[in-house]
Amino acid sequence: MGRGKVELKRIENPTNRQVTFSKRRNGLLKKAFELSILCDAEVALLIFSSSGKVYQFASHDMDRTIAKYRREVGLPDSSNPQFRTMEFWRSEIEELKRSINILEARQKHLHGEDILALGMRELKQLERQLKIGAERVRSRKRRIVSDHATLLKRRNKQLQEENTHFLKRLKELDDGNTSSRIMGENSCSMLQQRIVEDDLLNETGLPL
Amino acid sequence: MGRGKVELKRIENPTNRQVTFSKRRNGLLKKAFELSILCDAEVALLIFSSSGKVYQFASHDMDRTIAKYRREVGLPDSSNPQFRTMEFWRSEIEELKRSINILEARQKHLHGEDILALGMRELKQLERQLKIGAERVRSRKRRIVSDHATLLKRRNKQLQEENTHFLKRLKELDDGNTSSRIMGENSCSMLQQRIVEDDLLNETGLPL
DNA sequence: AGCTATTTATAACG
DNA sequence: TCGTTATAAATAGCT
Repeated sequence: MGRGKVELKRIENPTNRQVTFSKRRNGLLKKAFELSILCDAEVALLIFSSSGKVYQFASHDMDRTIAKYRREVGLPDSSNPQFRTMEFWRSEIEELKRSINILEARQKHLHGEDILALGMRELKQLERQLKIGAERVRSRKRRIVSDHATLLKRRNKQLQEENTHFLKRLKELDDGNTSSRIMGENSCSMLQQRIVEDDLLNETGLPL
Repeated sequence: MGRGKVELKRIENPTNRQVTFSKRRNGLLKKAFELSILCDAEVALLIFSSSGKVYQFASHDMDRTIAKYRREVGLPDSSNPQFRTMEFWRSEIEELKRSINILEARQKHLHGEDILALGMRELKQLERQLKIGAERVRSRKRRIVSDHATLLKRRNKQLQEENTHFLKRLKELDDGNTSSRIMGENSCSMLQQRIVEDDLLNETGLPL
C-alpha cells in the first residue's frame, strides 16, 4: 500500500527505514489496539527499534499477559531460560547448604562435640589435627611475645643511649653555663622515633 | 476498510466477532512480521482470544524479547513475582556464601593456619578452644579404651567360668566313664554368647 | 472459506 | 518530523 510495492526485505536506506519504522510501528500498535477492542482479545505487543528503544502495547497488563503466556506455553518448556535459571539456582543452593553442613560437622568435631559416632582411627586423626593447630597457635604466640621482647629491648637500649646523651649534654651545659639551645636536631628525631615505637607496642596487644 | 466503516467497540455478534478476530489477528501477525523484517526491529506479539487460545509472533525469541523488556522497563517494578524470587535467591546465595567463608576461616584458624592477623587475645581464645577440643577427644578415646577393657575383663571372667565349668564336666566324665552327651544345653548357650561378644569387640575398633 | 466494494495504511515525495 | 497523494493492502459484509 503506497505508491509502489515493497519487497519483503530489510530497507537498506537508513532514513527510509527509520521513517517506515515510525509509520508501520504506529499502524501496528493501532491495529493491536483495535483487535483487542473489537474482538475482546488480550493483546500484548513489544517492539524494539534497532537502536534499542522500546515501544509497547498491552490491552490488559503487560506482566499479566506475559505471565499468562508462561502458564500457557512457557511452563512445559523446560528449556526456557527462566526455568533453567531456577533449576540452576536450586542446585547451587543445595550444594552450598551441603558444604555448610560438612563444615559445621567438622567444626563441631574440632570443638570435641558430636564425636560419639567417630571410630578410634578418626579420633586419633582428630587429636593429631588439634595438636598441630594448638602447636601452631602456641608458636605464633611465642613469636609475638619474642618480637615484643625484642622491641622492648631495643627501646631500652635506645632509652639508655638517650640517657647517656642527655647526661653528656647536661654535663656540657653545666660546664659551659650556656642557657639556650638545650636540644639539637639529633635528639629531636630520637624523640619522634620513640613515639612511633610506642604505638607499635600498643598495636601488638598487651594481654600476654 | 471494507464495505462499511466499523465503530471502535466490541462486536456483539459472536459469529461476526470470531470471523473478524480471525481475519484481523492474521493481519496483525503479518504486519508484525513485516515490521521486523523491513525495519530490522525486534518484535514480540501475544494474542489471547476471548476463549483463551493463544497466538504469538516473535521475530527473535519470545523469552529473549520478554527478558529484554524486563531489563528495560520491568526492573523498576520490584513487585513482580519473578523479580522478587530472583532477588530472594540472590540474597540467599550471598548469605550462604558468607556463612561458608566464615566457617572456612574459622576452620583454618583451628588448624593453626592464617593466624598471622590474629591478636594475642584471639590466639589465647583459640588455643583454649583447641585444648578443650583435644581434651574431649582424649576423654572419648579413654572412654572407648576403658569400655573395651571392661568388655575384655568380662569376657575373661566368663572364659574363666567356662573353664571351671568344663573342668568340672571333664572330671565328672572321667569319673562316670560316660561317652555320649558330652555337652549340655547350658554350655551350648555359653558358646553362643561368647561369639556375640567377639563381634562386639571387633566393632569397637582395634587400633588403640 | 472466497469474493469484492470499500476503507485504511503507507511509500514516495515535498 | 509532518502533510499530501497515489496506490497497495486489509478487511466488512456477503455468499
